[in-house]
Amino acid sequence: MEHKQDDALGYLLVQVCKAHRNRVQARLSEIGLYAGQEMILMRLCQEQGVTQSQLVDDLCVEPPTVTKMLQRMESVGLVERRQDSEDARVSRVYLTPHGEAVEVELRSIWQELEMQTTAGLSDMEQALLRRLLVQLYSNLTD
Amino acid sequence: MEHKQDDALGYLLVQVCKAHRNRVQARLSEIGLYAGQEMILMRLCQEQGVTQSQLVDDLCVEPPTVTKMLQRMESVGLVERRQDSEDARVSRVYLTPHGEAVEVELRSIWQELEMQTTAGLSDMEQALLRRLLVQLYSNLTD
DNA sequence: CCTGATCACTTAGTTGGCTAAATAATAACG
DNA sequence: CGTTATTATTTAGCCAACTAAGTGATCAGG
Repeated sequence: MEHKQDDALGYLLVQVCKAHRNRVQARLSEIGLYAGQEMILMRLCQEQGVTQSQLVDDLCVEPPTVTKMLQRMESVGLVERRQDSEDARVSRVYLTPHGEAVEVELRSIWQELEMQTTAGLSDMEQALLRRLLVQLYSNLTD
Repeated sequence: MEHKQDDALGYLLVQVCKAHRNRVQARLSEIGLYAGQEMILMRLCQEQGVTQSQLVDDLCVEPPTVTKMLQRMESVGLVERRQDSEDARVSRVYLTPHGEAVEVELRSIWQELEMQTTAGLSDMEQALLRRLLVQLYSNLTD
């Protein structure tokens, strides 16, 4: 990647993200997932029966995005949606046995990606990078 | 944003990028652009008559992505494509007067976004962040 | 009660991004 | 010179993400 003095940080951020997403996509295709779906699986692994609204908040995406992703993931048997018994508006999401199996594979892939991403960075540098990224996130969401 | 001890850097990176993209998208819509198109306009401002292959390399995306983006941008009169006179395979891309006008507005918006993104970071921290992101990019593309 | 506001989600339609495969033109090689 | 390989771009089809608008269920006020 070329770097001019006036290269914006925003520009660099976009490029790093594209590269990261491409790597993630390549590895996820091995287990039949698409980029983005891993977030839902990991979230469901933490806690079953999450509502779609909670997924919207956690993934920082809009409701239609979650709706369509879940429809596709349900059609391939990764997750299951059941209506809440108390409030007919909310639908809760659960991992199927197949979804759980895929999540196990996902876990090791994600760990490998993490190691690849942070290669050559000391623990201190990683902590520093994390702190700076948190600052950026705060700047961009407040 | 919540932070558990074991939060992966990759996860944080994805969240920061989503937030950044959302901010960019919101501002670009003011001037009738979609997220991603700003990269093409800025590149064309540097140099007119760039080939699509060069855009593919510079933007780190695949050829079909550039093709479709240019088709849309051409249909709204932002850019113009002309066949190269020596090699009939290559098409060169130029800014239209309208595209140039939009680029001027884009420039100030982009600058504002940059300031917003890096708010609260010292020059040293910005340089450090840049260095760390370059390292990540290198890790993810080699 | 019942009517309007709010909330959870879905549908329709757009774009950016991808892969796989097709087209067309140039380059390379026997 | 003709045949093959390579290169530049496009087409078709998929998914993630968005906005705008719609449907249903719940909640709140009169």
